[in-house]
Amino acid sequence: MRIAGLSEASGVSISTLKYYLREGLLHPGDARAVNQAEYGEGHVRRVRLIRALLELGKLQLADIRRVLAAVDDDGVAIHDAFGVAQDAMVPARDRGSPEYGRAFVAVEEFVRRHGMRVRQDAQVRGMLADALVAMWSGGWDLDLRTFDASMPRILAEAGQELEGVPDDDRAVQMEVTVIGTIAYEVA
Amino acid sequence: MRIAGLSEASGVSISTLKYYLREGLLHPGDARAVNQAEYGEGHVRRVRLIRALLELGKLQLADIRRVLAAVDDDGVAIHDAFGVAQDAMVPARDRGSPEYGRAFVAVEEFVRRHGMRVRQDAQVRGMLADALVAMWSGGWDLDLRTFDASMPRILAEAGQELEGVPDDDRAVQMEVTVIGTIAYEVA
DNA sequence: CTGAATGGATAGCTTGACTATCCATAATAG
DNA sequence: CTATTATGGATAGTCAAGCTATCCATTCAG
Repeated sequence: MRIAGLSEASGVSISTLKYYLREGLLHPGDARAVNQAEYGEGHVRRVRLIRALLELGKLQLADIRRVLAAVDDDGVAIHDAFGVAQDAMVPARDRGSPEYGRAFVAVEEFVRRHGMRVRQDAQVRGMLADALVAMWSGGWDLDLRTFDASMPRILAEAGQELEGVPDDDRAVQMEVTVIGTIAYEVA
Repeated sequence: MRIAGLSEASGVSISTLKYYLREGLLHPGDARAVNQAEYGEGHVRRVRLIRALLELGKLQLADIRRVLAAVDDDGVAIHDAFGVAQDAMVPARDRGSPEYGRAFVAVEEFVRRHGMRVRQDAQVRGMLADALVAMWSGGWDLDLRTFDASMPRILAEAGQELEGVPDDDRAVQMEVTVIGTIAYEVA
């Protein structure tokens, strides 16, 4: 498959594909000559992954680049792909206020209560705290305890979903995990 | 409070406030003279709402404008504020594929199974369908039935949260509802 | 009375995500 | 084997979103 085929298969224009190649989001094809390269199924999957992260996850290309780097890095365990994808979804917000501190503590207690394994530096902590601050400032006095009752069930379901990841090669697993994280988040 | 005070109280620069005024996102202050206007608490809340929708909800100003129009429209019931906020969060995606049709049907059945009152034209239907398509194309064979077991509980909780909306004036209720919808979505 | 602030108008800036054009080379249809 | 089309690589241009800066005639505050 050459670039026209890749464009056809992925629904993305050749110009855009060249752009992704330039930006290093898409690996160069297998060069057969100075102006001829061959692309494979992996490239199609990669492009679809980029588009899903972009359109569904509303991630910026800069964040997508980091996610893809993790996908390509053999040092990153499949298990950590969730964290990477989630971190990239987090919008940057002001984290200096005293409310934020209060919210962060609430999140920490919540994580501890449910014995969740969430990295200490995971951005999702901040994201949840951000949401709490926004709700408080809007006069909505949400307590995370509200979720307590349903968390065990939710966690169990998430675990089950993980079982469903197909055991092809690592690249496919990483992609499935990342796209699943984003899509699940949206769902 | 004049514009400097509003800027101070909301943490948004005067230039940006003027921009929001120009764009009609922020109501003009109470004019005292040709170059003098008075802003109140409502303006501060409005600015905070805009920022929350922008940063937390990642909405575009064009979408925010629609949400605010609904907030200001006395013809829109508080109950519908959820739908408006959710609709604005939905990213536009390609909806022509056969997979999308299949996903949409799955969503419809899901909504019916749980007796949810979701407008026929609500964008969230499409959004859920989009997420399904993305997961399927990623090789993740999610069935919405997976959620069936926990839906009753989730719905009950959502209903309870709604009770918590304070009964101040309509404007405040709308704002709380909108910001709550977005923040809850994120959380 | 004078310097800072205000509302209003207009123009400019920055970032992100492409899109278009050129060119030398390579594949391919006739 | 030639004429057309496609390709990779480089460079420049486009477009929208979301501000930011400047100017000006007024007005307020010390």
